[in-house]
Amino acid sequence: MASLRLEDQLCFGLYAASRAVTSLYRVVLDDLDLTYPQYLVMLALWDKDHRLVKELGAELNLDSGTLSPLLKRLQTAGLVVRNRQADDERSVRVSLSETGKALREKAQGIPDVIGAAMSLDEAGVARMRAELDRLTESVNAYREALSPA
Amino acid sequence: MASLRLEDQLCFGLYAASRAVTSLYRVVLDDLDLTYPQYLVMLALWDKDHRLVKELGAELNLDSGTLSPLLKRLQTAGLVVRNRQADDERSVRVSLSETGKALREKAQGIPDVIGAAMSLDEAGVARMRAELDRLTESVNAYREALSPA
DNA sequence: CTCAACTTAGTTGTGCACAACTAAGTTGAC
DNA sequence: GTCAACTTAGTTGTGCACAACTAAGTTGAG
Repeated sequence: MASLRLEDQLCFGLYAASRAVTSLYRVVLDDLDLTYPQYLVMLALWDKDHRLVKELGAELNLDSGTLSPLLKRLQTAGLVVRNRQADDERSVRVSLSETGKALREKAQGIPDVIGAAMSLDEAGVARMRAELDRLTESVNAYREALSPA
Repeated sequence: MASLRLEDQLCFGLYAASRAVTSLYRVVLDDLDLTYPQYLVMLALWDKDHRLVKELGAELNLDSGTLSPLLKRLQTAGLVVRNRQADDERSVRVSLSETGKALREKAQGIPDVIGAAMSLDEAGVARMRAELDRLTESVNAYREALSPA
């Protein structure tokens, strides 16, 4: 029987680490006028432009309740544009504006800053990332078994 | 130079894992009518009752902007009571009600469910927790150096 | 062809997180 | 003893997350 003590629990470690990292991003992203979730959307678009809202949601595991207002703010900031698809009027395609594309240059140095802050070498990052992915997979599978979508 | 690709970044793995775990807690805690942050506060109080808001904030790394409304909701739910300290009227002591103490029984099984969902043995949990704590420590130190409190 | 089932994005409401601020109480240098 | 600096909670405003819902468009079984 596992204990109910806060300090024993992995979940709290995860929660604390996630907030610590987000809080570092807040400092680093201040210069780009982006929040951390907005930065994740920009990363996805810099990697592959012209995405449907649905595709962004699948990559980031976020639903339209989170993405719609976030994308609206990115559009207001002039970083992306949104267009209804002609061939399927339900879908909305999100594309980078020139400003949005240009912002990539300012972001180039960020991963190295974050890497330095974590004091992990490339192998350490890869190993931990793999463990976290396995954890996420396992937890999501368990949750879906408990409470089917 | 680290890449700007989403899939390479540890931070995204952390963010995804943290949300996956919270989402499992949402299912598990539904029965107790608690959110995950509320559960963390209850854990802290079950471990040691009669805490100042300040002490809870230090343990959970949360400020009064988060805790004050959360504690108000726990009080409305009848799980805790809050009292201004007589010897220092600035401080508020948070104590479990009988209902709040009793709720501990219903929570007994939760850590094992979460443990099972993570498919990690006790050693794996301890190791990962240690790595996450080191990461949090390192990232927080870096952030404070960048942007002093 | 029709329309019920489905898909996609968006809206609404709740509850964190957190920055910035306020209000009230305490303390210590002088 | 006084008051400026500090401490402690609480408030306000913004932006996620997410459940539940709506609106509009698409599709396919019949």
